[in-house]
Amino acid sequence: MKIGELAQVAQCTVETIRYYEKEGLLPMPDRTVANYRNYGQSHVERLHFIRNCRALDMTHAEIRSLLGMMEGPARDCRAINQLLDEHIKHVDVRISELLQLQSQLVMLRELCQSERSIDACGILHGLAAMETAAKPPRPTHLG
Amino acid sequence: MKIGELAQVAQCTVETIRYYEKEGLLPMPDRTVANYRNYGQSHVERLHFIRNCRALDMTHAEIRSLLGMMEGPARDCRAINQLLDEHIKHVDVRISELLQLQSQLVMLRELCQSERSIDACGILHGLAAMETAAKPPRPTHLG
DNA sequence: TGCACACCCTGAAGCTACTATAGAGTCAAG
DNA sequence: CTTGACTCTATAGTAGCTTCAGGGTGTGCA
Repeated sequence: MKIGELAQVAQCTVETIRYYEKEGLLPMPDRTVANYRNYGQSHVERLHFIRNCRALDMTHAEIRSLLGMMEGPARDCRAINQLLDEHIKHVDVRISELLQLQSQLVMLRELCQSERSIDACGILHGLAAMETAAKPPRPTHLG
Repeated sequence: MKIGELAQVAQCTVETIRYYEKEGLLPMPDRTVANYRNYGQSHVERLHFIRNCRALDMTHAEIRSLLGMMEGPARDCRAINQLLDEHIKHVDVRISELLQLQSQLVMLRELCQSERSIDACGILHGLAAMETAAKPPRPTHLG
């Protein structure tokens, strides 16, 4: 199948597929005489796998790891379990960060319910007065 | 004050400050004869404001908006309230996305509690079998 | 046959918010 | 007078794509 068809099947764009190929996540397919990429069932499955991982917000590095383990010489799947556990931890961390953020934002929002003049706006005053903690380097890759 | 001192006061790096200047978030300060940036109290306050906004995960565009409103001709702060409401919405959206993600990941993780062989690993099978929905374009800027 | 139009190709640049690096100048202390 | 901490500019790198420029290919229709 041609790249456009694969893109449709995998619910992603043609550009994304070419990008995955460049990144080494998706193996290079055969080419037609016109130099068009020509994909088979194995590519469909691999791309599907990758898109599922991405839907779970895994990084390319994590996906590369998983793909490597699937093809590698490992006899058991301890490393896979571990990778997933760590990814779940990242997501947990990010959720608590955002919950914290949300409560700060809501508090800030409550400082100005009316349509006051700019000078009196509690939000601006709040933003000027907040005590920012220094941002520690992120322990998660989730933005 | 010199850039290093400002960085310390604002809990960010020197590079970040120079970057904000290039982005137009922080006005260009005077220079000493040695061409060193020379900041005053207004810069401290402005940078503090910016860092607070960033701590709340606002984008530079959002911050630019806020700064513009503070200096602009607007008589009331409706636009500010609105900007904050939308930002809160972004955060809400991202939190529910991540909660959804988390439950999927935990379900996936439960598919393999033991140290099986790769071929039997429930996680890999789960990742291969999931039905990915097409990712809609993100309504939020939060990763 | 000619042509329009949808698809494919490559390579490079753009996005966000920084971070890091190279190579050079400045300043104060010892 | 040298050492070390600071400053400067300009450039490239990060993640995961998206967009663009400038072409080639293939099919249906007049």
